[in-house]
Amino acid sequence: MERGEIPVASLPGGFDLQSTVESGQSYLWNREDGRMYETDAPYGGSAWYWTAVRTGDGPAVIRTRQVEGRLEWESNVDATPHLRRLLRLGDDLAAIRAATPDDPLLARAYDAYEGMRIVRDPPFGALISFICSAQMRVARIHGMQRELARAFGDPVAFDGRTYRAFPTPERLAEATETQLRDLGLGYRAPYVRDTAAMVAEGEADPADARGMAYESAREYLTRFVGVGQKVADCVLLFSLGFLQAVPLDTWIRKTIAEYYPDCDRGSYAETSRAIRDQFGGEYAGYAQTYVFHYLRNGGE
DNA sequence: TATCCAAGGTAAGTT
DNA sequence: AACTTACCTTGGATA
Repeated sequence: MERGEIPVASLPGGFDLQSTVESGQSYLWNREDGRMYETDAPYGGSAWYWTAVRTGDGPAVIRTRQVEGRLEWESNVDATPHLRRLLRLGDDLAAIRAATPDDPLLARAYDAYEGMRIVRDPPFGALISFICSAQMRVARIHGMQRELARAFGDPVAFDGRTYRAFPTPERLAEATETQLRDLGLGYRAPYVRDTAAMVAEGEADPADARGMAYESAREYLTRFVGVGQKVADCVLLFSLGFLQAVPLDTWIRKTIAEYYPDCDRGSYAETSRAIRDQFGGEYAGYAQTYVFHYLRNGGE
């Protein structure tokens, strides 16, 4: 086993592991104590989390926890570059906040979760996660991804235990609708299966959206079954690095109605542009994510 | 204990 | 293009 640590206290804007991986951005991280997304779970501030990454030599497990200003990790590979990528440790959070409009709601949200960063999930896992997110609670979305990994994920031996990586498109494409429904996916089962088949057969790849202009990229992703504009925005923001994307979910729609009624332009595309401008454009997705997490946890 | 309801929406069918 | 409606499942709220 390899071990190491990354100093994070000195990163501009700081870092907070728990709010980063338990704020509804990623469903591909797990708490070792099994209490991911349980609102009554003890905070502690230093819970161990793990995820699996794909490397040239097959899947590897990365386990990490934050102890004060350090991110400690254990893995079967050198986890440092993976953690920097997955948790966007290179983002200048201070500059991002400085570039966001002076707005009382945004200020309260940023203050409440200082150090929260946008994640950079692997594209396929992000795509499937957010297909599953339709009409679903955060804790259950996470539970579904855990079930998918348990049923169809490749085993990864690490530290005397067997972990399961998130399934490959090929393995998931082999699943039957019934099998997926038995995992509790409901009507999302055929969406997941058909999208996995599209990726497995090379018909399309979510990663291909990376080089496109933002709105073209969003349009491209809607070709996957079960992906509309909202899910596409989530994949763009939480996986493909489009920090200007503002997914219009129920929470942000409520926020628009209450705080920014002028931004409601009827259609998704127009309302999206309006709230993106309201949130400062380039890093509007950061603002959205802070507001989402803040309001969902009872802030107002 | 039984019933109702909403949860980070999308696809398919109408106007 | 904009507007309806159906869709699985389940934990939590309400009666």
